[in-house]
Amino acid sequence: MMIMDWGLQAVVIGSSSSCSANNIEFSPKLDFQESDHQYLSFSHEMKKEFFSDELEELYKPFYHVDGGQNMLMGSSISLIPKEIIKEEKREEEQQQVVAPTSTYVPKYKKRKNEQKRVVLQLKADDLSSDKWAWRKYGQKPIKGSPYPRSYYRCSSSKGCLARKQVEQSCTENGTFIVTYTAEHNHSQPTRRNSLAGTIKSKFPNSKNTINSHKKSIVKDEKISSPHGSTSNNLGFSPETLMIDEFQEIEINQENNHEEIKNMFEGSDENECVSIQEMFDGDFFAGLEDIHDGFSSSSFGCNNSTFPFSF
DNA sequence: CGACTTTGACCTGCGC
DNA sequence: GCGCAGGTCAAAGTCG
Repeated sequence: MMIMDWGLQAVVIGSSSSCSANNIEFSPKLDFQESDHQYLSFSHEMKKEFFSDELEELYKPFYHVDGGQNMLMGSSISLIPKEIIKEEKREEEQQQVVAPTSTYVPKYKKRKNEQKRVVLQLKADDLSSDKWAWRKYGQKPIKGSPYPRSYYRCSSSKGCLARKQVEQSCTENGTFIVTYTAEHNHSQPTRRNSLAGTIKSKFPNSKNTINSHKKSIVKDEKISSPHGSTSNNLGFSPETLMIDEFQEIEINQENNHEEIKNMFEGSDENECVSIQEMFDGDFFAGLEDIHDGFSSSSFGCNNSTFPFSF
């Protein structure tokens, strides 16, 4: 069994750009849909302790009483800033509005914070590419963050709407926040991105460090691994996790099932975070080689070399 | 030559 | 209505 060693998760729907500044962390499923059979739910105890009623209301649409089939999917847990809560509530309200019958298609789509997205926080050592082919299409400095945010779109299929944003966490050195938006409308590519365009002579002073860095990363991206299992190979047993809005709990992969269970003792089986199926998608298919890919890469991530490509 | 990154300009949503 | 900030476009340049 492969053991993943990356940080935490949280499904974020309609998160704002302030995510990084507020330590929001991740949630690893691209194809999370309301039609999924298992949803988020929260225990009474944890609700009392960590969650406001407001948040509970917000997540109700995603709750599902499933008899206690729960899954812990990470090595640390995320938080949900209050701004996000507001955004989600707004989205919920908007979703209740009847869609216009007009056929007008705006050039720019709905603002991203109104879309479902998956936020993933990875340590530098854990950061690696997935198997999807991403093409960078923009980079913007983000207010409140010393690090820019890079924008990637799926380059495997022309019509694919999948997007990915990468930025370095300003609160935790060596931690990167990856946000996935929309879903892939195709199967995983068998080939990775090419190396073309990864090196530019525009930065004479940093060329060697940055570009060699990029090269090594992209090179590692090309390391292929078989399309393996797509779910739950993270080394954790099913579990229920709750977290304070502003509290982060680090759970190392060394934590065994019992330890984790003890942390959240008292949870109602019928109201647990049930995310096992949430992570059953293709998203994780590309993560199996994180360790292999990084153990062999020269990914000495630091602030001076960010942004980077992968 | 195709695929990619970079980067300034542009568009849109949102708060005041 | 205005200005800010985030997200996207597209031209230019790079690389295999």
